[in-house]
Parts: sequence; C-alpha cells; structure tokens
Amino acid sequence: MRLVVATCTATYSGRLDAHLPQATRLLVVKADGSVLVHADGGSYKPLNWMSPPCTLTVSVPDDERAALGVQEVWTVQHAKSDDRLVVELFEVHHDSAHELGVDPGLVKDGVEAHLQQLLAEQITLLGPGHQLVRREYPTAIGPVDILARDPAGGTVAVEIKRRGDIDGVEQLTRYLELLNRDPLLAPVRGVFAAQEIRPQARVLATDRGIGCLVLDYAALRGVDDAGSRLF
Amino acid sequence: MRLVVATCTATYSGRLDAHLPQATRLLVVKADGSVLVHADGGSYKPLNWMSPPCTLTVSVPDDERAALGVQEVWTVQHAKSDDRLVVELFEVHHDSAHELGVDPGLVKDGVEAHLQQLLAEQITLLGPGHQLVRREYPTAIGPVDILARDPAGGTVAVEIKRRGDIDGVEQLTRYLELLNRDPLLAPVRGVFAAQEIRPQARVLATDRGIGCLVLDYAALRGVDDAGSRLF
DNA sequence: TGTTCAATGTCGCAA
DNA sequence: TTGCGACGTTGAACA
Repeated sequence: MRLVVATCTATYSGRLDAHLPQATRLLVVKADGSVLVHADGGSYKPLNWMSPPCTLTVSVPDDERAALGVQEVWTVQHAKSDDRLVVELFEVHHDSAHELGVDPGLVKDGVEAHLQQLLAEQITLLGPGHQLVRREYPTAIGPVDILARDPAGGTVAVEIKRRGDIDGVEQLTRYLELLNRDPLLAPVRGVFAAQEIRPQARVLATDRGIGCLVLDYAALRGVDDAGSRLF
Repeated sequence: MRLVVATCTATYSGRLDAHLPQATRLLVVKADGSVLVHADGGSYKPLNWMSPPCTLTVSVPDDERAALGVQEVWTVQHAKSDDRLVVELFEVHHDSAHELGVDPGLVKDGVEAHLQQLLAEQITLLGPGHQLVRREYPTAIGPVDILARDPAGGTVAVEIKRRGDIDGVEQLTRYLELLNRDPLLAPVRGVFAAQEIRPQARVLATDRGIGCLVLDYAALRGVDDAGSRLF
C-alpha cells in the first residue's frame, strides 16, 4: 500500500464523468492497483476512485500540463471496462509505501437472517396460538421467509425485512397470490415484519389486507435466552 | 488528516456487531474525527469505520490488554447514536499528520437528472409528433419522470433510469395503473428509457406493453447545442 | 429536519 | 456469469 498526500486534480470517466478541481488530498494505492482519492472529511466514500481490477500507469505530463505545474500524471485504467481515472499531481507532500499482508476479514452478527431466526423462535408475536410451519418455505418464485398456521387453521406468510419498504410489500403480494392458489394452504394471510416500516409501505400493505408487525430487535434478542454471541 | 499504519484489531458495535482480528491495516483519521480502517485490497469501502459526527479518544489499555501486547486503544464514539468503534493498536509502523484544507468538491455529469433534461429537450425521440407535457409530473405515489402527448392525443409516461432494471419497470407499471384511472389522461402508454436496459427488464416491459428506449448519452449530448460542458 | 430516491453504489449468495 | 436483495449503505434533493 502506497500513501501519497498531494495537491492534485482527478478526473473520472466511465459510467459518468466526474472532475475534482485542484486541491490537496490523500491518494491511496492498494496492492491490487486500485486507487482511492480522499478529502479530509466526508464519510468513508472517496471523492473519486478506481476499483480493481485495474492498472496504474505513472507518466510525465505533456508540455502543456507541465507548464501549468503538473509534475506527474497517474492513469488508472480499469481492466475490463473503459472506466478511467486520471490524477494530475502538482505537488507531493508525502509519499510512503507499506507492506500490509492479507487481511483475515470481517466477522459479522445481527441482520435479517437473525431477525428471521428470532421471530421463528417467538412465533406467537404473530398472535396467540400461532405455530411455525417452517422458515424459508420454498415456492416457485422464491422462498417465503416464514410460514405459520393460525389457530383457525389458516396459513400466515411472513416477509421479513430490516427496513420495510414498498418493494417488500410487492414481494409478499406475489407470494400470497401464488400460495393462495394452493388449496392445502388457502386461505393465506400476509404479515409484513420489519424493524422499521416506511409509511408508504404500511399504506400499501394495509390497502392489500396485509398485516404489519414492527420488530424490536433488542427485545427479540432479550427474550432469546440462548447466549448465541459470536465474540 | 492523520495516517497510521498499524497492527491492530477493530470492533464495531451499533446497528450490528463486527470484529476484525489482528492484522496490519491503514487507519485514516479525518479532520472531523471520523476514522477509516482499510486493508490493502478490496474496494473503496473500508473494512470498518466510523462516520462523523464522532469523537476519537485515545487511551492506555487495561492490564489484561497490555499483557496481550496492546499499546494503545482508540475509542471512536458516534455523537448521536450509540455506535462505537474500538481499535486496539499492537504495533505502529507509520504515523503522520497532514494539513489538507477544505475540498472544493466533485463535479458530476451524466446522471439520471441530466438524462431526463436531455430527453425532455429531444422529446421526439419518443416518436414523431410527440410533445412534452412536463417533467416530474406529480402523482399521489410520486413524480413521473416525463409526461408527453403523442400525435393521436394519447398520453405517454416515461420512466428514466441510468440502468434499466426490473425495479424501474415495476415503478412505471404502478404509475401507469394510476394515470390510466384519470379520464383526462387515459389512455396512457408507458416508455421505459435508460442508457442500458437489462434483458429481464426488457422482457417484463414488453410483456406489459411498455416500450423500451435505449438512450445514447453521447448522442443526446451531441445534439444538445447549448455548450453546457462542465469542464 | 425528515423523507425519498439515485448511486461510478458495493457486497454476498445462489442458480 | 448473471440475477437478486441487503447494506452500519452514502448522498443529494426536496418538503
């Protein structure tokens, strides 16, 4: 990994065109040739970048550029597309290289899969007397997150999202249409469960007779006695 | 901006829990206190990070950690939520600070808004005799990108995407359903316009009687005589 | 300030 | 390889 702090411009052309005027920025060149251009603020997203696979070529500026004070030109060309990032360096304030080695990678815990597991364990959140049929109930158009039976013998199909958006309601609607054709299951009622349900999604769901269930992750986890912590 | 290359672990807790085992990585501390943890590969997304507003606190490790070789502990606490990133530094290979100043920011060209503007100006790309009604035509479920009239007096609703995916066809379908209830507009025909239309999206659109229009950005721009070049 | 929607989205999984 | 959905999405425009 090479770290360069330099006064520079950067121009990307590819899926769109984007240009950075002259200013001092951090340039990170990773071992795979990818390049990040970072300002001293903003979030983790670089101002400009080139993703691997790509190759960095360093060249001397033409006369015109040199007359403007350009010391060096970096051309970062994507290997498969015609995406290209060109960095003009005017003044280099810092330049160092470092051997980092391969990273062992990230360990994660706690998203949609976990919500599904917790709701399956606490299926009576759907209402008293409900029973789990199975998680990931397979259908021709994809698996339904949770299938359950209500006390009246009807079926309940649950779609789980971390954030309940209109797309999720559409998805559940497609499942319900399909499931209700099966005489062994019908009538199938829908429940849209999420940590947060957007107003538009709630309106659409209600309009279609689909129930909404807001999941409190902390509460679900609190009830979950098995101390299934990863670290 | 402070650049540190160090052997470290990093643990995030907040919306999820994520842990990075000990390895050598780049730590970037920006002027606003935000922190990025980068490996020497992957894309522009850091392995772990903390977004502003947040504060970085450096402390000495407790005895237990110190016995394991931890030299220093960084605690990065988000200002508004309880998100937290803890970095344990075992060995510091590089440490430097740099004054970058404020960045003038990115100039972009060729995004969806621009495509919409160009198509509105060249509305006859929909066919001879078409006339623009308006851009961002408001409906109860959101604005339609472009509404136009065809020579026969029918209405055309256009959904524009940079990349035409199945979602965009679903969106346009919802608009069409709604617009066709309006006797002043009906019949309303749909056109799905994008720089690139995915095969599945095209199939779905065609199946629903929605037309597909591939937008050639360079050509649209070439016809645009106003020399509105950004750089 | 909150909501909505695009993004050079990126990332991971499965068919 | 492509499709599909989640993401600690981020970011910007708009109400």
